[in-house]
Amino acid sequence: MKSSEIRSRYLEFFEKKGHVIVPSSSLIPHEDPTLLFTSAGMVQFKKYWATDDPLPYTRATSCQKCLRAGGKDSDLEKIGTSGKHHTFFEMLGNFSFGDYFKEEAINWAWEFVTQHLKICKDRLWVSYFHDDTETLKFWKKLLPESKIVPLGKKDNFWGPAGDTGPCGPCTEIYIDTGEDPSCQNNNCKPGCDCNRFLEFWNLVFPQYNQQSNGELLPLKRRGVDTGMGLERISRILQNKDSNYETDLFTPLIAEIEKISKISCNQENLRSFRIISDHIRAAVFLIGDGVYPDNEGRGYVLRRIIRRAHFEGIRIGIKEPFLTHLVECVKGIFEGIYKEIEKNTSEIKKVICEEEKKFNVLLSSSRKIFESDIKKLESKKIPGDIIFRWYDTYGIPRDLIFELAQQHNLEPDWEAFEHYLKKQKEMAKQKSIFEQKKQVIFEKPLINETVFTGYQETENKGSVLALYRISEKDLWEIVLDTTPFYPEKGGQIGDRGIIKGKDWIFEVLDTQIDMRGVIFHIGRFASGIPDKIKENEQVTAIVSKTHRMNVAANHTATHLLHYCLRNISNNQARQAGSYVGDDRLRFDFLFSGRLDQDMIDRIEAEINKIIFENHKVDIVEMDYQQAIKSGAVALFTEKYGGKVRVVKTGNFHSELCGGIHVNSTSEICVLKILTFSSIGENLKRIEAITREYAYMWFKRRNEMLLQAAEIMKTVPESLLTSIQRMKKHIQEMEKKMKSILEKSLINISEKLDEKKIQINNHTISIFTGQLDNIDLVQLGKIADNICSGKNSCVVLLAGVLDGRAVLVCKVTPDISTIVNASHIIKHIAKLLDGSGGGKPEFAQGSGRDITKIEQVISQANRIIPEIFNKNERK
RNA sequence: GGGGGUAUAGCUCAAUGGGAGAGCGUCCGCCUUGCACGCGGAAGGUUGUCGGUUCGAAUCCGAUUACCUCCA
Repeated sequence: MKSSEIRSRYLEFFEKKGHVIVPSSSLIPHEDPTLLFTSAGMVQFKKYWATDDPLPYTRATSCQKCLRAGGKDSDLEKIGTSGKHHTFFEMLGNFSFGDYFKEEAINWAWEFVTQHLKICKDRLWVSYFHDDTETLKFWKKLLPESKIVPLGKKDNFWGPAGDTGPCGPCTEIYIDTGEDPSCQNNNCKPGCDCNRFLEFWNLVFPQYNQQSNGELLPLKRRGVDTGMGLERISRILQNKDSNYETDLFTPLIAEIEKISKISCNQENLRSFRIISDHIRAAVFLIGDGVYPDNEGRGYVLRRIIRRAHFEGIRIGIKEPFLTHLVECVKGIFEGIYKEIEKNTSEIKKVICEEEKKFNVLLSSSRKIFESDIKKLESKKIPGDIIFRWYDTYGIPRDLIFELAQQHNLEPDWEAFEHYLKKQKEMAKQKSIFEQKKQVIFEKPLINETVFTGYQETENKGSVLALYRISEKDLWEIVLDTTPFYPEKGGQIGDRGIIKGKDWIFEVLDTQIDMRGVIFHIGRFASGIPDKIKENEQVTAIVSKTHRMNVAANHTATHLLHYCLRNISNNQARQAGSYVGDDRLRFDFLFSGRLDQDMIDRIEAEINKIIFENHKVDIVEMDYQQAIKSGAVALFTEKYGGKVRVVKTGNFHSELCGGIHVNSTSEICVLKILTFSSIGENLKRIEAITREYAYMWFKRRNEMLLQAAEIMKTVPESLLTSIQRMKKHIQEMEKKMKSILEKSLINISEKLDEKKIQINNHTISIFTGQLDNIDLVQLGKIADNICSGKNSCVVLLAGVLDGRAVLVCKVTPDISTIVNASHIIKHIAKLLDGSGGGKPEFAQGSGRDITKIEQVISQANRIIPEIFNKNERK
């Protein structure tokens, strides 16, 4: 049976049992910041078990895109060696929220597997949580007790996801794939470590709500959460030995064989598996709006692409090739996931760029490796060096392994692992230590703060918690309701004040945490923190000017995005943005070149829209409706609830949770300050608006006026004046040069020349005092005196800005005998100062200018003395 | 969020605490029928930003911003 048929049969089966077919949610769990990726089918339904709110349905079924890579449930390392793990996979599931429970779930699962998929009952086994006699009872009606295996908490009890929350027993269905020859266990059954029994369907029964003290209370809406990996069930029905031999992978394997021109065999199996697994993950991640980055989700994507690319190199592919597999992935999922079909060209581009970037890293890695191994004293590469390569430069382990082999060197992996472990521990410890917040008081069970800031900038609320960040001398206040917008979506947090009975708190920043609690960070402007009381009624007032500036920059960011897309023929794509009160920054993907002309056009267009004074309206609607109406969305999906759509005039709308102006004219004016390239195909624009733009123009104008005044002209003719002056300076410099040359002859004539004897060498010594000449010039004069001469020492001193300055030059032929640095050190000491330099050239300075004359006139006596002193040592 | 690293001319990078450089590119000139090459010359720098140590900082220290990378 084809995988696509399994997928649709499953959904149809549960639809007939009264379930609503819910489309897969995005791989990015937008509503759950505790999760890096959607790692199971239940992620989008999680909230339904915990809430009292009415639900849109109580039975659901889905085929969910999942990713397990990075974070706590990462399968990344297992890929390749195991034939049953994947980073990206599809999970078929049926769910009950306070509706049916164990009996129906078990019976339906059995019905589907045995009657619809027609898997022979004799090959099936199940396991259950040993305390869960209820489950045992239902299974006993379906298959002999000898094939129902009790297992412990580790295998058959699920959750909670964190320390608290929904959890419950589960039961799993296995298939007997035939005896594993390596298995030594006479009593082999599910739970055995060997490969005989393959678990393919997990039925979880969330029925408890775990409290922080470990107590299990009954869950409000107990229910059912099942998950069956599409890849595994396909493998079973297609009668294959691994998931990679199913129709979900074979087209990919074939395509890789075509590109690499080698066939997949036992030896290179791992590489083929990694590539075919990772390309699927990469395609779906980018399809859901993730871009390669050096942190978070983007970092996981980067690692996936790079690992796959490296395996490609391993099997002899030299050019970026992953990008050519995108079409193949698209073909496998034809008609099922629209986001890949819609974004195919973008996905190809991103993958190709990342491959190229990685190639650059690989070649620089080779250079670092080559230069570092030159310093090695033995065949063994110490662990700290390997760790530095890996940690600092990002040289992949596999590459180190191969390069070492090529150079017949032996890396000390054991020591390397030690360093890696140390880093992991450090990261963990520090992030726990991070909570340096001191709790002054805190009401138990703080929930999501009510945010009123879309409607008003001032409201009353009560104080729920107070924290102190002693390190920075800052405080944090939590209210039950607040108009302060917390930093998110690139927009910085609001500023303002909170007024209590006897105190005023200045809010410098506003942040939000995973729970949705909003923190007002700042310091007390008046009154002492002791006066603040739990539940005290306060007034929270957002700074209107700050808010206005931020709002202007945020709306301006949307306009910039809109204009960029217009001018680039829809090619530019937002990659990141920062919206502050003083400036805005916009990063976007664009492969062409940015030139001044284009920037001018964008700037002009935005200002035109500002001056035309279009209304900015904010409407709430559901996601599908918003997309249909043509709104720009940066993330592909958000299940349920309403989204906020910001409409500018009748030409642009965009999903956004941020704060905006009421009409474009409130932006006043926008000035683009910089545009630059910050990576391959990644560009950045920085701009300012409102008073900051005004101040900028004002300062520019002042500078222009000042410059004109200095040039004794008016701004209009400044350019010609400068050009004339530049020409004039060039001519002057030429003249200066010839005059300087002549005067140098005069200077050297004015200098004292004396002959001294050191170590049987006759040395000419030139001394002189030249005031008000800086060190650079003194050096040049000394150069000129020495040029063409041998056995020559020049010592120049002078007064500059009330200090004595010294320069000493020694010709190379005698610099081993007479060291300029030593001379300066000695002389500078006499002038109550210090100095030094190289044997041929040194400089210094001193405080005592009265002794300059004496030191200079006696140099012919002092210098041989220094030398003799050194000689005696 | 934490660790390591990097930031110098338009680009790629040098410079034991002591006078800011090379290669490529740009501009001008020469050579050549023309192009590529070649030869000669020139322009181009607040050494990311701010502070500290020092007689003296691109270099050392601290802070900050950006990027690279590893861990979470």
